Amino acid sequence: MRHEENITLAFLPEPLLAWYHENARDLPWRKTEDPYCIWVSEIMLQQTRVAAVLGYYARFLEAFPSVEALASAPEDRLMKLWEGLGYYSRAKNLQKAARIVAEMGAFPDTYEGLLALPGIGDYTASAIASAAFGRREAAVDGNVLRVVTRLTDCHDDILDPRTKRHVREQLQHVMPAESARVFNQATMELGATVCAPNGPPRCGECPVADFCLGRVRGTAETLPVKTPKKARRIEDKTVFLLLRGDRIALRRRPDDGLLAGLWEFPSVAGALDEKEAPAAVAALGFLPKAWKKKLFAKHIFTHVEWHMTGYTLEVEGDGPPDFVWVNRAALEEHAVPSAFARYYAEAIDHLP
DNA sequence: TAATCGTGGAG
DNA sequence: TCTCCAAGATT
Repeated sequence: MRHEENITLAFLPEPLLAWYHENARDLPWRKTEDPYCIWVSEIMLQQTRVAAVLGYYARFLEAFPSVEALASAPEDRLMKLWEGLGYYSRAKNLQKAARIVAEMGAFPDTYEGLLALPGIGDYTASAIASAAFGRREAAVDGNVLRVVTRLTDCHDDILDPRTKRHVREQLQHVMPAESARVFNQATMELGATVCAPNGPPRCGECPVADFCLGRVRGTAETLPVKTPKKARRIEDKTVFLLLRGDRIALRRRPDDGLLAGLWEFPSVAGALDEKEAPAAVAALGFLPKAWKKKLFAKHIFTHVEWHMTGYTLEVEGDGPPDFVWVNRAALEEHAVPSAFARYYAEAIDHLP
C-alpha cells in the first residue's frame, strides 16, 4: 500500500460528511433503520439506478411489509412484483434469505452473518451492517471505486477483486466509528451526483477537490480503469403469438438461466421466414387458421442480443402440455419480462 | 478467473 | 442508433 493514498483518504471524512449533510438526496431507505427495509432496498439497488428502484421499493414493501410476509409469499406474486426490474435471481434469493431469517428469529446484525445469506455479497453485507446496525464496515460499490480511484489517482482495474479489497482496506482505516451509518451513504452519494460516471467529474462542486490527486494530475476523467467487456453474441428467435378464441399461449421459462421462471410467448430458435414458420407451428401441434401479422423486435441484454421475428396467428389445437392459455386479465397477472414488451403490446391488441 | 444475469437512462 | 454502465452476486 502506498503511503500517499492513506494521507489523501485521511482527509476525506470531515468535508465529505459536511457536504453530505447539506446535499443528500431524500431517499426513502435513508429514513429508516429497519434492517428489512434497508435490505430490500440494497438488493433492488444492485446494478440498478435509484430512479428505477423507487416505485418497485414502495410497491414491494406495501405487498410484503415484513420478513414473514415475504417468506410466505407465493412465487408468482413475488416475480410479478419484480417484473421489469431485471436480475430476477435477486428476488428468489431475497425470499430464500427471508425464510432463513424468519427461521432464525432475527436479522443477522454483523457483516459475517449478513454475508452468509443468499444474494448478499461483500458490498451488500457492509451496506446493511452500517446503515441498519451502525457497524463500521466500509461498503465498496461502483460509486466508491470511482471516488477512491480518482482521489488517489489509482489506475488499477476496478473489476479486479484485489482492487476492491484494497479500496475497502483503505476506507476501513479512515471510516469514523461515530458516523458509520452515513459515511458509506456519503461516499456513494458523492460518486452518484458529483464524481459521477458517464462524462467528466464535476470537480467545481466537489467538497474534496482540494486534495484529489486525480484532479491535480489531470487523470480524473480517465479513471476508473476498467477492462473492456466482451462483445455480445446475437441469438435469432422466432416468437409466436398464438391466439385461440379470447386467449393467447404462454409458457414458463426454465428455472435456470436467463429470465428464469418468468413467462414468455412460445418461441423457437432461428429466424423463420413466412415459408418456414407454418411447419414450426405444425410441429408444435397446431393447425394454423389465420396469419395476422409479422413483427420484428430486438432486445439487448448485457451480453446477449435477441433478434426476434414474431408471428401473430389464430390456431386450433392444444399444443404442448406446458402451454397455458390466458385471456387478457390473466395475461396481466403473469410476470413477462421487458424483452417481450413489443410482443406483449401486440398480444394485448389482439385480445378482447 | 471469467462468464452469467436485465433494464433503461444518458451522452 | 449505439455505447456505456448502474448502490453486485453467483458459479
